[in-house]
Amino acid sequence: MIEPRKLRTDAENIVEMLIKRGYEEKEARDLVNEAVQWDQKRRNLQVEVDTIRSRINRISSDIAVLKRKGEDATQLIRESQKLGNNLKKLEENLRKAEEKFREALLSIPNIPHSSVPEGQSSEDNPVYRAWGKKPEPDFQPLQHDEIGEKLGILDFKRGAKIASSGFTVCWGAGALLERALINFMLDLHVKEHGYTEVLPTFLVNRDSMTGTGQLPKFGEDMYHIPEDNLYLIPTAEVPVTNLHRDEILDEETLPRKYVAYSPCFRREAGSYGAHTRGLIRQHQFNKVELVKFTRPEDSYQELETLLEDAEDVLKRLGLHYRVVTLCTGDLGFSAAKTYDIEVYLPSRDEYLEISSVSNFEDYQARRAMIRCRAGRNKPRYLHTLNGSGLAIGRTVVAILDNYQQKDGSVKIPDALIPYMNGIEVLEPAR
RNA sequence: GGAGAGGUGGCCGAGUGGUCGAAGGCGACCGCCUGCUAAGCGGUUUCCCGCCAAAAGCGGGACGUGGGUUCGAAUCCCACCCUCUCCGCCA
Repeated sequence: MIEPRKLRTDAENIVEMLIKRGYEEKEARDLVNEAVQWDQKRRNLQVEVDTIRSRINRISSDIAVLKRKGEDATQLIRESQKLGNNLKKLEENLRKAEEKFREALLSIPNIPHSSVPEGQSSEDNPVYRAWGKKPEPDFQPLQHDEIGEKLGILDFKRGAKIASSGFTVCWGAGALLERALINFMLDLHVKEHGYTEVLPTFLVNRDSMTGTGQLPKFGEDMYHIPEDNLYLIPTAEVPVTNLHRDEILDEETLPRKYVAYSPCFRREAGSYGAHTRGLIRQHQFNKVELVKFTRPEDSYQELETLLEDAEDVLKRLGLHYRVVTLCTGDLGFSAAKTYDIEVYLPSRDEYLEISSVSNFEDYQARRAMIRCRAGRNKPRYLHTLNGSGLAIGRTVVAILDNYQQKDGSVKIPDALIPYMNGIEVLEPAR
């Protein structure tokens, strides 16, 4: 949610921002005008309602005085009743205007940071930096799903049988590999990067989904349990960011850095295609997520270190990757700035997104009412950031793709060996 | 799931229709006092919205949430949510 005051004073800049994000000029203008108008209306109504209320309050206390003295108050009571009649209608209008205003405000995306490059689509995302070199195997590597099936560690057929397509079962060393990656990443972020481990709930309520921005706009992407009105989380970002919903944190305790493992559930309605084979786009996958709560003035510095913390995982796994800065046209709805980390897949000679690291500034904090305070100063909205550190399924994809050998076996990266119960190589099943 | 109790400020806790945003206490903060610490004394201490460029100031709202009754609701009524205790069930 953007700052309401910016709407009043900076409407033209917001329209320009929307255009940079890829909105048609008319669409952008309408969106902003809608919000501005409801804001005006709501403020006018507020003044009216407050004035009447103020009168009624005064009369009420006069009535109290009369009654205590045992005198007659019918005159005042009648007057107050008359005022109250108008009030109901006005209050109803005010409530409506506020709702419309909020709706309009929620449909305006975050303002990109000044350092975000302009562009139309992912084609225009500049490479921020890269690490490692493209491996050059002397054979044609297989794609991860083929290797996974040959090794007997990934079972797509049975995933579909017991659940539905888009679900996968891991067997034996494959299951162990997922677990090893989760533990490796959690340990790294806790012991070396100073994050506090959180094991959140995997179901959350409506307020939480609204707080981080999944609702109301993206409801159809989530699994919902109507009997209890709970949602399966699409990412640990939701429960972890909402930990501090409606709280005011002492600035002394910032930044707060949390790391959480969770499975992630996404309906992925209508997103099947060439790049979704195997583990790449699943209805359920594991992820280790990093979340930060920071003071406003620190958030961009914290974004850089958050990015570095995520990159460190790939470095230790010895996987070549690059970091791209999302351009204005590709930036997510609530983000002010996002870096994607893309890991290299030799089998396709392509880069695959494995982490997305974002600064939301106060956009989520406003929705979720997460604030901070220095000493006795007034509370202010803090900044939230998050990033995958990393997506486990896609890390398995990258390992199978990069570490496979000519004979069909797959080496385990050195950093993972301590977590693999003595397994150093995945051998094909017989 | 059944029965009962209860949800009030950072915390504890009073308050059952009329200056109650809320007594009292604890904590915190600021002064004073004091070799230091503790104690003591005095004061301060919720948040949201609006008017205003902003501050000050003023007005409105919030006692789990949403409705209702009333001139007036923390207090009465209804629904929902949550917590606790006991029973049942169970990893």
